[in-house]
Amino acid sequence: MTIGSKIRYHRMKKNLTQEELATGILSVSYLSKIENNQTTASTEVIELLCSRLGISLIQNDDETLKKTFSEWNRALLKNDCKEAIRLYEVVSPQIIDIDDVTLLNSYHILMIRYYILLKDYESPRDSIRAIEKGYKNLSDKLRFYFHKFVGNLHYARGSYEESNQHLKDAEHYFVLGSILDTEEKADLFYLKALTFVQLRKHALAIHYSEEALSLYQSLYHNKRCSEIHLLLGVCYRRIQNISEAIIHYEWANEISKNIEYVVMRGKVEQNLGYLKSMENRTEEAIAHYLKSLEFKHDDHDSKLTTILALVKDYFKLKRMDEAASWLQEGIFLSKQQKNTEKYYEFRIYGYAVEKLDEEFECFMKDEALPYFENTGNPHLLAQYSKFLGNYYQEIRKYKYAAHYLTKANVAYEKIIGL
DNA sequence: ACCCCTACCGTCTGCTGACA
DNA sequence: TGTCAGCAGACGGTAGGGGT
Repeated sequence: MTIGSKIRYHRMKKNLTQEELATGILSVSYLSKIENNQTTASTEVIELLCSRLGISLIQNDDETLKKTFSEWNRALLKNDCKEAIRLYEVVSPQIIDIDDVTLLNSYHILMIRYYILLKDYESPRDSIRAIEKGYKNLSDKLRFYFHKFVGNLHYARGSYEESNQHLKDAEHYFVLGSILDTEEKADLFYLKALTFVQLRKHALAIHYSEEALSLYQSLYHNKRCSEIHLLLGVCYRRIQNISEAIIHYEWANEISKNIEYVVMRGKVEQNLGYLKSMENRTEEAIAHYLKSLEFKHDDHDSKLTTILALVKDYFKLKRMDEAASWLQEGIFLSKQQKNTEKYYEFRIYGYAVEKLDEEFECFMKDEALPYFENTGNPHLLAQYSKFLGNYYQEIRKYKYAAHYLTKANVAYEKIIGL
């Protein structure tokens, strides 16, 4: 940005007319010439104008900014929140002085990822709109980053179909943009794997997980390797390949032990518990869940998942005292964390442990199931519609039973994409 | 009416080279 | 070395025109 344009920008920002800015320093006509870059004013005049506008004379160096963007991108790629915030604070004050469209687009694109890191999924809307307007002028490289981050955003919001579409475009522009960075490729494949897991496309999820894993192994990125092993474990478990699932859980466990990745150790134990529970080895499942809790002192949401699993398995074993005790803790914690979904699940098991009666029916019909339906969670809707259907079957109310079992069936069909 | 731009002309200032 | 003319560029003033 030339000094004339900079002066005009700041004058208009301060709502000053040329006359107001010029008075006592120079003539209006001469100011007009300066702003239109038709003349080069003396340093003294420029200093006086800048001082009245309260801005610095220092010109921005686009190359320096480009370098800072690159560092910022790296911090965002590595999920280094502290460094990303520090670099945002370096970059953002300079952004108003940028007139280079590519740099501005880079900034908007990086802002999408920055907001994702801050778990703010609403603010990127404006940046996305701004980029979409000038999409046809974006380079292939910038298109790659745009689609990757928007895919990432949709994933974080739980819109997996949209995420998949953008990640597909990102993969296309990754090739066209000739991007050589291995970590970028690994990150893209990992994101694709995560999305395919959510879409229950397990063959594709396994393919992209393995690609990402081999890239991260070459980068010695152990933390991510353990996360991918866990993901592969989940995929194999879902396609009933239990032995392969266990191999990957063990790898995830081994790596996380070595690098003291406590959160991952909790997740691995949780998944091993789930696996054992599936095989009806309930006692072993409980042992894994209890171990999982040892690693989850601070992660309350994850703790709720484990406590719920414990309640279910104690209930399965008819050990009602233990189930009730964990239930109490689960209800307290879910209320405290304002986790409505888990709260409803605990309430359902509360009735199951105490007594399934008319009050339970009302709670299911009027509160729990409509909530799962409204939040668009087909898994919980299917699971608990079946739960209610089975209950009606037990008490020989077959018409109601048929209604809720059909509801469960519809939800299951939605899950498997029929 | 107000703001801004532009063209044109005049003044001022600093630099350079010629000359006494 | 001092002086002076010539020149370029910075800057000011005015007028006219366009846009809102």
